[in-house]
Order: sequence, then structure tokens, then C-alpha cells
Amino acid sequence: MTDATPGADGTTAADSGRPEPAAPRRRDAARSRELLIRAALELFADRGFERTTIREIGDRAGVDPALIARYFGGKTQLYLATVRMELGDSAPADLLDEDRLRTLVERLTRRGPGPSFQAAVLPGDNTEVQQAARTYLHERLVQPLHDRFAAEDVDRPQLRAELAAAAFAGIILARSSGAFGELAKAEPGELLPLLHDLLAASRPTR
Amino acid sequence: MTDATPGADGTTAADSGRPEPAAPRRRDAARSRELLIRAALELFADRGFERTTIREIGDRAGVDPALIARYFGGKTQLYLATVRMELGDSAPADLLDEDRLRTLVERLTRRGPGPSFQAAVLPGDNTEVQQAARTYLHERLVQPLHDRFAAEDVDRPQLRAELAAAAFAGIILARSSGAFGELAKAEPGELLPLLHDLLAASRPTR
DNA sequence: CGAGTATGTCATCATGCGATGACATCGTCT
DNA sequence: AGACGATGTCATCGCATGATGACATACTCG
Repeated sequence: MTDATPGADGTTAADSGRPEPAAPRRRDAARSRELLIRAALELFADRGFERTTIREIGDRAGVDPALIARYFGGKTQLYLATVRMELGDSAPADLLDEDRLRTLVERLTRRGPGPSFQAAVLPGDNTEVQQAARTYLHERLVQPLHDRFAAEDVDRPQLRAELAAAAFAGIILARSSGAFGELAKAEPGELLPLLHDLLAASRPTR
Repeated sequence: MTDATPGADGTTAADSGRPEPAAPRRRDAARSRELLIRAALELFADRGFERTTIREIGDRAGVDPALIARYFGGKTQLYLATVRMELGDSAPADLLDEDRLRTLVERLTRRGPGPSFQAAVLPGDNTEVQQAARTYLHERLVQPLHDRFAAEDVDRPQLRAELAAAAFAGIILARSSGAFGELAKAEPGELLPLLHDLLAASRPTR
């Protein structure tokens, strides 16, 4: 309620002192779109697709929810936009490579898991929504693992890759779900060795 | 609309031929409760709490949805009842024990993961609902692992136990989510060795 | 400076949901 | 057999949500 008056938004701080280099127009569709996507990314990751309302998104973004319909077409298309953004900003990650794993985990720790992780694990009608998220996960997590296993001539490469990806998704989600105390509190530093050992076991010991 | 007339319920099949030994009274509150819980267990596991409607539950159970309110108090209490049932019918399972793991996985394969697995991984307000499911998971999965690790004098026993439980939950959920093809198709027989190796890696190699 | 469009705001609609209560039917006990 | 409680059925309410369109204001271009 108190801070719910979004009329004068972030620009107040900006235009009082120096004019920003980006010259923030008080009306800026691109900025509004960006704010909406960012707010949606957080909320979708935090509460899932269904339980996030467009009013909440608008509230957090400081943007009228009606603009979601205008700029994206609806809640569903906004979700798809967040998945695409999640996809865009990072390269495929090989879970068995320690450096890549560290990078990935640190990013996930800072920003929370994106909506796609939930789609990996949550059942549901195969809507366009879930399909997009799952395609993303396959490209980002499963495919690299599969390629590695196939190159190493491991048997059942696809099954092993999916198994490791599912385990990883479970851990990441559980970490931010609040269900596991120690897991949530653990720093990436203490988590990484354990996580690495666990995932490495998806490859047969030789 | 077409099949929405549930007036003549499941009894039609029963009373046509032979009378059941249980002498099913045409009106039987206990039976209705049972049917509702069973239908709810399936649907909650299959589609999550939010996306399951009491009308669906009633439909599948062949029982009027209004009875949910009458017998349980509401959708939430029905959910709690399903979790309690999930809890009741099996002993704590040590994920590192091959036999127990097999038993558990086979049961989960037949009946699908219960609602509590989703609660482990899904974020959300700490409602009574999630709390119950999480308590259940701790007793069933985390605690046994912790005890084992502690007995073996492994460091960070709690963290390791939570990590393994989260990975297991992720795999089980992913398996029935439809997101991973190979994982879904895999027989318990082919899955078990891989799963066991993976979970065993939550204990440090010595 | 004025017109026209882009952007933002607001009220409102339609829908689906959980819940509730009135009513109908059955079962049991005396 | 009759009465009374238990069980089932149905219509409906209130609420939250996503969507929509009318209106208001700001920006830009001539």
C-alpha cells in the first residue's frame, strides 16, 4: 500500500539531479517492457506461473498491468518472453565441467532459478509455455551432457544426461524452495564440491 | 456437458451383476471419503495443488465435489489428508540402501510421486499445506540419510542428506513430468543402478 | 504552436474457482 | 411403519483473475 503509488517511478531520483545519459523519457515503452520482464522473471521463478498474477507483476515493476496485454499480448506471452531472456544471456553449460558448473551455480544463486527449471520438474498439460521452457532446458543442460557422454562412448548417454539434469534441477529448486534449511544456507563454495561429485557420478566409474 | 451427469455413479457396474462382499451401501460416507482421497492423490501428484480443481476431483472420484467441503472442510484439508495417507503407508527409506531404494522407486513408478515431492521443490508461502508435506519428506528421506552419514562420521551430514534428497526428488518428479523422454521411458531395472550410483556419490569417496 | 500518435491509467467484463446452504433421498432404529 | 439423522445433489454466491476498451496525458514532428 505505502509504496504502491507507482505514478512517479524511478525517474524521480534521476531527473532531480543530473539528467541521465539515457535521457529517461517519462514515457518509454522499451523501459516498461524491460521492467515488466524483469519483475516477471523474479516472480515466475519465485512462485511459479499459475500463482503469479499480472497485478503482482505490474506492482513490482511499477507499471500498470494492462500494459502486459498491450506489449506482450497476455500473461502467457510474457512468460515466453522471460524464458527467451533466460535463454539469451548465457551459453550452454556442461554440468561436469567444474568451471562452468561454478559459473552456473553462482548465477543461479544470485538470481534464483528461472522459470524453466520448474517446468522441468512440474507436470502439466503440454502447453506452449512448458514446451518452451523444456526446449530451453534441453539445449542448455541435457544436450551438452549427452554430447560429452556420447564422445566418451558411455552407454545410455541420453538417459544419463537427463538423469543428471533432473538431479541438478531438483537441487537448484530445492535450494530456493525453503524446504531444506542447510541446503538453502550453503554458500556456493561449500556446495560446489558436493554438487560436482554428485553429478560426476552420472558417468560410470571407470 | 455430455458426460457431466454423474448422477448414476460407480455403483452401476457393481450392483448389476453380483453384490459385492463388502455389501456396498449405496450411501457410504467412508467409501466416498476414500474415493475422494484416492482421486485427489492422483490429481495433486499429477497436476499440483493449484491446478487441481475440486470439480475435477469429484468427477474422477464419481462423488459430488460438495462432499469435499462436508467431509474434509475444504480443498486444503483434503490435501493434508492425502499427505497423511502418503505418510502412513510406508516406512522411512534409506536412499543409499539398494533394496529400500528399489522398493521406493518401484512404488513411485506404479503410483507416481505423491504431492509432497512437489512441495520439496516448489517455492511458496509457507502454508500449512507445504509445511506438512515438507515435514513428511524430512522424516522419510532426509532424516534416515542424515543418521547414516552421522553414524559414518561424514562431515556435513545434514547438507549431504538434503542434497541427496533434493536430487532424488528432482529425478522422480522429472520422470513423471513429461519433460524428459528417456527418463520417463526407463524401466526401474535400468534406472536403479544409475540412480544408486548417483545418490551414493553424496557420500564422500573414501 | 498544434495535430497526431505513443504511452499510461482506469473501470469494467467474463470466467473459473472454492465455498455454502437449501433441498432430496436413503438407511437405520424403535 | 414412521421418524430422524446421515448422505447425496444441485443451484448459487463471492471472490480473484486475466483480459479489454475507453479515456487521459505526454511526446514528437511539422
